[in-house]
Amino acid sequence: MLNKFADVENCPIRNILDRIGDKWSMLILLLLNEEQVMRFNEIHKSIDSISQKMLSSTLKSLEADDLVQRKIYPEIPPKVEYRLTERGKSLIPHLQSLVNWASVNFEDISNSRLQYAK
Amino acid sequence: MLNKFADVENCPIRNILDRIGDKWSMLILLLLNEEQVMRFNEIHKSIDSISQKMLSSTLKSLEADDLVQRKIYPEIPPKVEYRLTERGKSLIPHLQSLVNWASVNFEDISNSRLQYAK
DNA sequence: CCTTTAACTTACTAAAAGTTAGTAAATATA
DNA sequence: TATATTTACTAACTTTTAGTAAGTTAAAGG
Repeated sequence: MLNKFADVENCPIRNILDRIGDKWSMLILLLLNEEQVMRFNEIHKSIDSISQKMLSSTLKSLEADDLVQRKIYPEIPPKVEYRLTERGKSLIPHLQSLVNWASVNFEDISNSRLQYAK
Repeated sequence: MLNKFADVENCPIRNILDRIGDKWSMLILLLLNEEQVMRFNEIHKSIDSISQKMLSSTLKSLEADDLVQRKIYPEIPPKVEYRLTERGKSLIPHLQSLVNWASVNFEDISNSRLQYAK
């Protein structure tokens, strides 16, 4: 009955969650929401634990989903600006609702984990 | 500035998202929300693409976070019931808000991906 | 005493994700 | 002349995650 939810190809939830739920996408979306416009290296400095490769490939997949817009200036050295699209902005409140839940419950969940480990 | 968000240990969002965002947790939480109480094999039948191993380990981690409660009946053959805890229930609306966004935007995002691939 | 059943667990394999280091390209500056 | 700048891409490698298949447990029924 819920089998279709487990089918990555055709399930909206799985499909979107595979994107949002990866290691960096949500972080980048929230960061772009705060900063409005950022260049590659600015993002890299803000999230210094991300590698160039992962930042580059995450931005690319966010661009493919039209959640992030990429604006290239034909200069050398390269200049590329990233910002949220309207679709990207429409996702933000849902992410923030999750973030909020996470913040509120973080300590209790940490305690539960410690308790469980015993 | 947002570096702390990238630190898995201490960041509430990363910490929770690492759990929710895995391959099966969200699906199981939503399923349990619909069905209220389920046994191991019932969940397994509902999500037939999950392996026993993944179901078992996902349920265990949801239990560790006290999102799911596990009730063991000391019988042979074994009987174990799973249901959402209050904390688990409190997460559901946030997940559903994401699910809803995903459903609404699924087709457009699929189209964007196709467009981008060209 | 052998099979059945539910809920796992373990050992192994495969696939996905992430890391690190190196490369490119035009110009401005030391 | 050499070097830094900026945004990537690529290749080689390591780590993490997921999946498969077989084994475990323990009581009851035939």
